Amino acid sequence: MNAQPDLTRNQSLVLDTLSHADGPLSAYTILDRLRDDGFRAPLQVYRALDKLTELGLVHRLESLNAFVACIQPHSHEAGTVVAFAICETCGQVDEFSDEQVAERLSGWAAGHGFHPHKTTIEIRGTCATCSH
Amino acid sequence: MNAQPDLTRNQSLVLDTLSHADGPLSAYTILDRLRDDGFRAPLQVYRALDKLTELGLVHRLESLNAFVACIQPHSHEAGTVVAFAICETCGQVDEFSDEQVAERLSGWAAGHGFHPHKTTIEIRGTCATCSH
DNA sequence: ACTGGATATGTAATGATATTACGTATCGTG
DNA sequence: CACGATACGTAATATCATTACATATCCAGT
Repeated sequence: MNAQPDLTRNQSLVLDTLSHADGPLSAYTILDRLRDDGFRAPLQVYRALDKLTELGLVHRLESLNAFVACIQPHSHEAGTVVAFAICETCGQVDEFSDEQVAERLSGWAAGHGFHPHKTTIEIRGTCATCSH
Repeated sequence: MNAQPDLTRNQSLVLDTLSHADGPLSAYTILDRLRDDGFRAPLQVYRALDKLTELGLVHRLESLNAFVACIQPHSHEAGTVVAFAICETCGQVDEFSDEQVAERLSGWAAGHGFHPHKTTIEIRGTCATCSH
């Protein structure tokens, strides 16, 4: 289902775990879920996550110290800014991107001689469902 | 200099430490700098930071697990969105806010029934000085 | 095929960040 | 001055991430 031709076994296992989860997972949670597949140490998870992040298949949520599978592998073109709405009640995460936000931020950067490498946008709050 | 009338001793010490630092500090770095003032445990720092953050005097940088003094105590009105440009070379942090970015994000939220609680925007990159 | 470099892996130990639990002190207000 | 709210002190523990070192695998160039 999530078979990515050029991923290693470890990377595939981690990506599958994230893809089948219904919310963000911490590295150690991923580790626990992969014990039966031979995972024994955090580094195995972190290394896979590093690669998957680099490939744009996984995002790290900085405010949660957790990881999610990218909804759609829109390769991490420089300048692509993704935002996340994180529900603090149910843990659901909604990924979206907004062209105008990206432009305003890169406009600020250009105006200040700042060269962006990676941009994080995370909105913590309560989702529609949890607000009933 | 940073005398805030209604702050406790611990809170003042932590705020002063952050104000006089030339970049973000981790909680444990703050702890080390306050050993001589009687600080002995992380919790003393974290409690002060919690309060200062609540008062809008300090910001937490999620992508760094570190804290900075707010450039200008613009009390944390709901809806106030602050962004940070973080230089990965020298560690300098630039705080700014952009009305249009705030509007676009709250527009997305409104359109999805999402109720924002706190918004994080952090741009990691290289500052003008470090790009020489 | 053989070699050498780049990449991926296995494992243990350690470092860095943050919270829980529990008890005490201080402050303001009725 | 009794009470609740808030702040503080300390220890233990939980959670997240990296360093160090040894081994294995893949693949291009000869």
